[in-house]
Amino acid sequence: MVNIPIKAGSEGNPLRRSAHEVADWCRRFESLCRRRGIRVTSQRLAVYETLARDPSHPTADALYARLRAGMSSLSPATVYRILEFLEREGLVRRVSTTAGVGRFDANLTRHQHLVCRVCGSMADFQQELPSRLRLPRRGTAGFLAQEFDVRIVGICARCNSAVPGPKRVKSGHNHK
Amino acid sequence: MVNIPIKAGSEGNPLRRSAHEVADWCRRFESLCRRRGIRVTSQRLAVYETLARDPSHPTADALYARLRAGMSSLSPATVYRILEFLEREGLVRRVSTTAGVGRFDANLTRHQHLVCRVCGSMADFQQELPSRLRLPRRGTAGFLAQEFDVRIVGICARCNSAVPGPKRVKSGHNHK
DNA sequence: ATTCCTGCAAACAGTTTGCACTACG
DNA sequence: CGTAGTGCAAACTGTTTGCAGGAAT
Repeated sequence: MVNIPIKAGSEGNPLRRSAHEVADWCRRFESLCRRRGIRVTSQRLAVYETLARDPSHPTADALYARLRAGMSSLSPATVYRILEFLEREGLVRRVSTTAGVGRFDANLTRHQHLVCRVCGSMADFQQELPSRLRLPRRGTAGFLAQEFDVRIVGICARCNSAVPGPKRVKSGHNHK
Repeated sequence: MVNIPIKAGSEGNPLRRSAHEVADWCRRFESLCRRRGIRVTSQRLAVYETLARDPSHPTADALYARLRAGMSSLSPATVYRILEFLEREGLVRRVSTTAGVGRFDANLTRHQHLVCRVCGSMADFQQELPSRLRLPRRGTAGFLAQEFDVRIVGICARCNSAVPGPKRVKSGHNHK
């Protein structure tokens, strides 16, 4: 069990990003597309906005399902293509998982993830991290470090309180 | 760019785990199976040993390909089933990736990963990490942290030196 | 001898691709 | 109007599952 000092995470409702922040990001997204000469289509705006709104790190499929409600003609291929495009343009991040599904994040600020090993949910949190990284010579010579990706794996509040009996979970489950 | 003090990583050839260590792990694996009343089959031994030998965090498919050379009747389904079983028994770890393929690791000691964003290679390294972790109340209340999973993403020595021109890569590529 | 495990083949999920049509700029 | 982007369907990869035969205890 690990335990390092961590400062308070991002504020507000973890289920929905603030409308103000989302609007901001969308504006930035649109202007960046125009600046780069990239066509601004309704599909791109919709995919980006839906992802920006949702801090749960949804899968492409989940986004597609939500989007389809408003755009019945939307195809899954388009969603995948747009997400790949957004990632290539650096507007969206593909987050790391152990499951075989891609999950996405529109939050580009430096942050880490809290991952529940029971239900698979992921929440953002902010952590004090040293600003520079030195690698050992041995075995890693020449490796150029660019990004620091941290996941804290454990059990979320909901799953922990859902465990039957008086005792709380202390170690791993049989989870998929 | 991040930069924290890191101590020297695991010694020796990063392409092959020491025979002594592998033999040790295999012995431990077999005795643990017997203790738990789990059948020791040639397939299980072979899958475990092949993974233990290989510190490159291979995919199930890569393991299957290697194993098939010696066991022509082996089926991919068996490899997947055995890996799932090994993971459930806590003898193997599924490592986190952003690609949609499962990669495995028989090294259970606390360590982190160096991930090359160009070629996708993963190398182990040892890092000084604080031994305990305190979470912020805000937004993460009730989360029970169990594991600390760190990936350093960047460009490995081989890919960095393969870049044409006098300048070395400083930021992301167009990589798949 | 019994039960667990494996091989085979088929099913499946997530994702990518080719091609004709649409619409942004 | 030209080209980049979309929709559709089919292909594809990685993984899981059902079932009958085989091997470990």
